[in-house]
Amino acid sequence: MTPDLDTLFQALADPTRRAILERLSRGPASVSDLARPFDMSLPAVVQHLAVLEAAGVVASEKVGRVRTCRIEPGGLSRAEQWIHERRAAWEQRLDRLGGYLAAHPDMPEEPK
Amino acid sequence: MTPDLDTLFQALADPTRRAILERLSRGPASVSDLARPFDMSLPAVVQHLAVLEAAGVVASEKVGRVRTCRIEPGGLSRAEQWIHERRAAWEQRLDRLGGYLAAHPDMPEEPK
DNA sequence: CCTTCACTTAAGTCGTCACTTAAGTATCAG
DNA sequence: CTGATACTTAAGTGACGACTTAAGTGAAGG
Repeated sequence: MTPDLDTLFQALADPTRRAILERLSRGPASVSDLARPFDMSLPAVVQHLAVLEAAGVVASEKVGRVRTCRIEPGGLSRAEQWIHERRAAWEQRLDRLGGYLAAHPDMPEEPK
Repeated sequence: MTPDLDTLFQALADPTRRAILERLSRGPASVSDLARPFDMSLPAVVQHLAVLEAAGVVASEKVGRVRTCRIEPGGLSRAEQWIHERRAAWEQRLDRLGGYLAAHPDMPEEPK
């Protein structure tokens, strides 16, 4: 059940959620620990955590009455990979174009 | 006026917009060219393009009555960089933890 | 037991997002 | 000039997202 890119990018498109990820990348934390820095209610933070879990970037486990959250390693790799592929594709294309223009110095624009 | 990560990730969190980027990574195209493959009205596609422009990942220029859109190189780099930094941070942390556990084989959990 | 603590569930509000249709405004072709 | 083309502007709708408050559940501590 690897989540789709929609869910993944959507999860990253919020500053609170990115801040949570940054906090978690320095080690696991409880829900209240994660909520403390933010100026919002605890349920709100829990909802953000749910989004991050649905996106497959964090995992959590409840022991006693405290839920501990940690990074899900590799959860971001699909996003990273998509971006990398796109960038590779058009950089390669620009390189080809650059070479073409270098070889035919007085062409007006974009070859067919 | 580099756009923030919110805008950038938000722009990527939609399949139509990612499809437009994939199309554009194979070369520039007019608005109608971009709209053709999609089962939605032209104004809708134009709105998606506006989001992509605001996010700094595409640029467009109008000549006569046709607007030609192209990739804005480097527009994705901020997103790519953020993901990369986070991944680096927690992988490094996991490595340290792994080393620690290897050196002290019978520790219960997570060092303080 | 009886609180307190750490969440969890539920419900509701308000704004934003992804569309739509309808009616413009410039080109450009004949 | 006339009409078709290629958008552009405007306005509206329905769903979803980011919160809120209020009330519940279940483990721990005294």
